[in-house]
Amino acid sequence: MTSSRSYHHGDLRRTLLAAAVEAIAESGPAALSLRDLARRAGVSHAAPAHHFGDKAGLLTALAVQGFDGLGEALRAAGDDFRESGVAYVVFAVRHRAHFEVMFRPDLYRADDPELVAARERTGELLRGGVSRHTGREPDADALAAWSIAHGFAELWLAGALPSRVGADPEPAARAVVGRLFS
Amino acid sequence: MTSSRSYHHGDLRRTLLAAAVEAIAESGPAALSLRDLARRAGVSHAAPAHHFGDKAGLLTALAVQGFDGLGEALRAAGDDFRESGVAYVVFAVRHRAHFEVMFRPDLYRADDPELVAARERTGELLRGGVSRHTGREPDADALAAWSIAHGFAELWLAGALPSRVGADPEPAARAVVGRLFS
DNA sequence: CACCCTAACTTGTCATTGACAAGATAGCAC
DNA sequence: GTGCTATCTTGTCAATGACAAGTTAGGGTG
Repeated sequence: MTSSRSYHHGDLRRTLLAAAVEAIAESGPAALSLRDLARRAGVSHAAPAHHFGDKAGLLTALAVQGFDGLGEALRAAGDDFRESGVAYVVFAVRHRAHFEVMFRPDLYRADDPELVAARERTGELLRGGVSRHTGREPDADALAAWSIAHGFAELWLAGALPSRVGADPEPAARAVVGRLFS
Repeated sequence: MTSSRSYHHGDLRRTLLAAAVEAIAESGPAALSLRDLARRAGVSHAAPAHHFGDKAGLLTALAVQGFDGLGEALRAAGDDFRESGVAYVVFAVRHRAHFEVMFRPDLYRADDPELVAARERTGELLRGGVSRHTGREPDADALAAWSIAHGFAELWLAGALPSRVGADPEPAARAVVGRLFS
């Protein structure tokens, strides 16, 4: 309910998170301002603090949403680790704001229990997508797969990739991830 | 000279950049404050603006330093693309502050001519190392190599990797990068 | 239906920050 | 020595995050 007349907004928490996604997509997480979010939602400047405590609290909630969403995307991609890698990249590009927050723990409360749980759930999915070398060192195969997908996504979001890579992340990601173990 | 009595600092630009590296290493680029840097350098709160214009200007200078430093590290690593990948990761970890700024173009002026030049120089090095190894068109191979090194570095810096990976990035990076084209 | 009790939101305030303007100082060319 | 100019200072303003204290609404209880 976005009814704008009532004293009680009714769905402010969700509204603020959506506004944050929009604002971050426009100007990056560094430029995010709680007061700007309040203005976008049509509430007073101190309203966000009630729901999230402070800025880090809001970004923590965003990161939780992000890890959950990434987990869903990975589950939908199936078992093949190549498809998982592509899905990882596609998620990062389509949910840029979430992704840009998720891996910047200096922006939020990385030890928040809810966040730790969400991150752990999704981390399990990531590792499961690649065959494991049990017992031995940390699974370098899984790390390599995660790294190549994560790196391509970060480079894409940073605008560091040459323009000839194109505008659609999916085929580009498929080509890059395919280089692994081949 | 860091003589603290004279009106003219003498080497303020370099001093401020060093202070910025220190501050970012402590609390991340988001928490960086020009006034804090001025305090660390023992000058007035407006002194940084003279040398860098604004915060983005300072971070642009930091990014230029970073791309130059990365280029040097890559050159020192030699021709083997695997060693280049390891050097990339080691640079990111040892020069965390520079690296964390370099790939966040929303923090600085990405179209600054000096920065564009430095980024282009280093980008050339990155692509060259891989095409020499595979003989193929550099596109996807180079992207894959860059992605895997970059991704591992980012995950390391974000603290996202499981603790069993260890504390020394070099052997871990070697294991991961070795998964490429094999 | 009346009460109240608590979550949701507001207004008000303060220290900090980035940015800008205007002034002071010192090193350097001549 | 004189003036020029880069360097640095002081002063100020709007915006922000955080906190304190007050206001409103809406649901449970009697």
